[in-house]
Amino acid sequence: MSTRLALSDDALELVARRFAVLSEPVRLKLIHALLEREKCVGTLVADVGGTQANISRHLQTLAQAHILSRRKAGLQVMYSVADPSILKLCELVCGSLERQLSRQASALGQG
Amino acid sequence: MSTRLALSDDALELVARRFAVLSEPVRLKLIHALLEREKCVGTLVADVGGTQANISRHLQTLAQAHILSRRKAGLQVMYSVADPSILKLCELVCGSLERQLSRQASALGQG
DNA sequence: ATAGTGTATGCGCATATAGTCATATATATG
DNA sequence: CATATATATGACTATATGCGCATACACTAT
Repeated sequence: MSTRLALSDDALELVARRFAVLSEPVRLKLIHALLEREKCVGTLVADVGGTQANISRHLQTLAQAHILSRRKAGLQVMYSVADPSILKLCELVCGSLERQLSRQASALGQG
Repeated sequence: MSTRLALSDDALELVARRFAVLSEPVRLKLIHALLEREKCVGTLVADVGGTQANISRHLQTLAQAHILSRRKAGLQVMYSVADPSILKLCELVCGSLERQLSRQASALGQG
C-alpha cells in the first residue's frame, strides 16, 4: 500500500488547523523564544514585544494546539515547547524558503 | 553559537506566510491529489470538489507560494507539486497529531 | 470570424482572527 | 482584610480571506 493514507475531511481539518496556528509571526517568535528555555509570560512579552494581552492570547492558542505546555509557578505561568516536531517543521520550511529564494536570486541574475 | 539563527521579522513573515498557505483544507486536498501525479484544473475540480472558480484560486495561491508548478498544455493548465519538502512537512504534522490524539485517547481511557 | 471549452478573475458577502483597551481572576504579601 | 503583581479574558474594531456568481480571458476548431 501507499505511504499516503486516505485522508478524511476531519483529518485534513486538523492538519490545516495546525498549520494555521503556525501561520502567525508573533506565534513563531514565541516558539523561537521558547526553544531556548522555559519562560514566563512577562519574559516573553519583553522578548517578543507587543502587549501583554496579545501575547497571552497567542500563548493560549499555542497551548491549546499542544505545541506549548503551561505550568503555573506562583504568580507566574511558565510556558515551554511541548511538541518536539515543531523545530523540524520550522527547519523544513526555512530550508525550502532558502532554496526558493536563492533560485529566484540566480534567476534574476541571469535574466 | 546556537543552531538557531536570529530570525529577522521579514524571515518570520515568510515562514508564517508559508504555513498560512498550508492552512486551508481545500489546498491540502489539492496537494494530496497532486502527489499522485500531475493533473489539470478540471481533474482537480472533479477530485477535490467545489466550484471551478474556487479551485482555480487555491491553485493560484499554491503556485504563487512555489508549492505547485504550472504548465500550460493547450486549453488545459497542468499543475504538479514543485516543492518536495511539502510531503515531509505534512507527514511531520500528521505524526505529531497522531501522537497527540493517542495521548488524549489514553488519557480519556484512564480518566 | 464564430463558436466552444478550459481556466482565471472582479466583485460582494460572510466569517475568522489579530490587535487594543479595560477589566477580571489568581496568587502572594503586609 | 487590603494591596500589589502576574496573567487571562470580554468587548470591540480593523483587516484578511474563503466562497459563489457572473464574466473575462486563452486557446482550439470549424
